[in-house]
Amino acid sequence: MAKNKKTTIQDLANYANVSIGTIDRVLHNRGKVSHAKRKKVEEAIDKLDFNPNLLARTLALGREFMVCSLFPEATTSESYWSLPKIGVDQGVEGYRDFGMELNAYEYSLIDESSFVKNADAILGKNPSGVILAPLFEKESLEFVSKLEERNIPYVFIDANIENKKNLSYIGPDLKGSGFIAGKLLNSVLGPSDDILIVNMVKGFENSAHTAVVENGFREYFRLNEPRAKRNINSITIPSTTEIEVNRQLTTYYIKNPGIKGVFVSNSGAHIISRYHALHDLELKVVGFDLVPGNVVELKNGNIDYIISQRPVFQGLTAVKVLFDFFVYKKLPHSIQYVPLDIIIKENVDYYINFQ
Amino acid sequence: MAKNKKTTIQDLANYANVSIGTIDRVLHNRGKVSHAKRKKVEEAIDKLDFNPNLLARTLALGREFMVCSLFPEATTSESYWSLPKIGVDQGVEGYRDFGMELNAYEYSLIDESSFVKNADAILGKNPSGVILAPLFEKESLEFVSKLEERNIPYVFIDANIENKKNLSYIGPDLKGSGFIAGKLLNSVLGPSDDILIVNMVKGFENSAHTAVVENGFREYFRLNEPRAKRNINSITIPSTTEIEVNRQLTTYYIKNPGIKGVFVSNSGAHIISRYHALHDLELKVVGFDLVPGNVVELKNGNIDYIISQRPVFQGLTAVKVLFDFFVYKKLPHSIQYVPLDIIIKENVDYYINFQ
DNA sequence: TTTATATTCGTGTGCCCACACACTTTTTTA
DNA sequence: TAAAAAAGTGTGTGGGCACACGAATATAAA
Repeated sequence: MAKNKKTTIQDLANYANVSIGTIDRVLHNRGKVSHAKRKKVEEAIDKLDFNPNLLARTLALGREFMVCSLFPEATTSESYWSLPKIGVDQGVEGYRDFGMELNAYEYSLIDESSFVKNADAILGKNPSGVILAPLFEKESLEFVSKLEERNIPYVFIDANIENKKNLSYIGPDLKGSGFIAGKLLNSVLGPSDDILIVNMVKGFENSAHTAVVENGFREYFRLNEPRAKRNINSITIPSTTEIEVNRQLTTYYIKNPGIKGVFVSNSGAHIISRYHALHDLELKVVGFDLVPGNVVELKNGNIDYIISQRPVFQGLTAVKVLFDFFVYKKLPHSIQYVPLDIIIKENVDYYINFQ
Repeated sequence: MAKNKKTTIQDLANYANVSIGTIDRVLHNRGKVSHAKRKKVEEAIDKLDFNPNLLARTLALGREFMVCSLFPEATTSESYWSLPKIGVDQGVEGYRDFGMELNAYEYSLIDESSFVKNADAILGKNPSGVILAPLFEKESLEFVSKLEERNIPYVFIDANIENKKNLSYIGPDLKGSGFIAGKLLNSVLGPSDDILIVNMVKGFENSAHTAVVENGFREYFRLNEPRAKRNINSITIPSTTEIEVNRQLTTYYIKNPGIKGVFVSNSGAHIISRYHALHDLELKVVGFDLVPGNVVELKNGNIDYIISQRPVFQGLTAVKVLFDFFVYKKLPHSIQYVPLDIIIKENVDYYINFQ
């Protein structure tokens, strides 16, 4: 199929003995066309395997798609949120000549009002579509209901809110990611080694997410080691600063010397593992995300496994989903779980050098 | 950057007070242009941040890129080689309106002459570019030297031949893949469990490749377990039929009861693991590639780890490399190692459902 | 000065599609 | 049966770029 040099509407017109105007009417259900000619044109479309040239169409229509992104701010290039951004930038760049344009907005994780302010700014821009990381659930719900009112399509990225009319969710299966973390940590521990789950929370983001991850983690052990006598504890540290984290860890480890493995439910594993190295503790560590700090610690051997959720790819995919919707009216799967890559010291370089 | 609605050559012409013809001359170093006007145009290009519209250019040029692929034949949709093909098809489909066309050729792994025949057919087509899986080294060398004579760019996929003038190699780091396999198998074995490396060879393809993989595998143990007292043996089975493989395995296992882990250096791990299940052997298995058979066995728990080398992505990337070279004259990295994904029962579904 | 040769620059057309517009033919209404 | 309305169809232009061509000017040779 599609072997013969692609057919144009002119070819169709010749075949059906009509003008390209009539072809256009049939193709776009515009104006009236006599039954006989319509039949003939449809036959031509079928016989000649016509596929409109997207380039010419784009040029002719001169449409523009403005998409806005709303993500947590990437304080440094080291932080996780710079990665989805890279993906979005790359994606939009690839569709630039197709009329796609990006306006990126950021909100602070320690300030809900910054979310609202930026969401309002986006509404003011009246974009064609929105890519949103809905880490503040309540504010996000308000935002998307306004988007729905205005018929602006939106996709969730990295975090999901269920039962909304988003085009798609592109991101990890949170529960699955915890489950896999459980499997990996278990594989490097003895059967009675105690485990600590560390939930570091930067701001006021929805804590339900970490709870789901933790559930997945615990479920692994429930299903696979039901009679294990180990303890699995968890602490929540409302900070990501090294000083504060270290203080709480010290307190905890002194009281709980049986801990042999740590699962860090966000991208801050390197903070924990640096602490271990500093104090000569031989604990196993599993965490998330290939941020630079984690890469270093993985290579050092202070982190055993990192689970990565293809952040760059998430951004790319979100843009593609919007584009396909704009141009082809294609409805994506409503949930697109990204692969959860298992990264170890030995394969980390392949991941870094690629994207 | 690139914020203001994109500039066109007409904008340049207005700014520089010349006709678009002159703009064209400057842009493409055609014809002569007075020094003053050239300067002015260059200034315009810079000031207005001009980037030619790829769509319009493609339409105007009406160029066509015919690329040919030459891969081992995918006997069934189950076999590994159907995957890179899918990637190539997807990639070409995406560039269809840009004038890209594909002619896919296949050769038999048990018949070098089929390679030569298809290679000749490709040369007869005089393609713009070639994507080649050079599993027959000698024949491939002859083929690419002819391509070089004719100035036809080519990329290697999945397997590499070094020091050739290929645009790029897109595929796994073979040694690294063996190394990682070593790490994974070691992680599920006791320190004195013996290991068997199974090299199944379908036809006459270059056996140097499996040797490199095996080297990587052994190197892991050399570096990380230098004083281990385990045996690491390897056998080569010149067949992939279940009957023959089973026969040789039986012979081997009866004589070597200490074997506790098996590393299969190609995509046939499921054949081995089915044998284990059949005979109630609790051996650990590590293999390559997410072919359907391996997926089933991974989920059954008969295979412990699969290392996947993103075959679909390899195909996609190869097409993209050629396209970027044709259109932007962009030279890719000469070696692009794909990420080596570690697949376990718990994350396999995310990989299958995505591509 | 005339003729030949370079140099410099603009116009027009095509690529493929969408769409506004104008035109012709048929049907309906008075 | 003429006039008005509706139905059916073709033409032309625009969108951004490449390129063939021709026009205009300048310079050199005869």
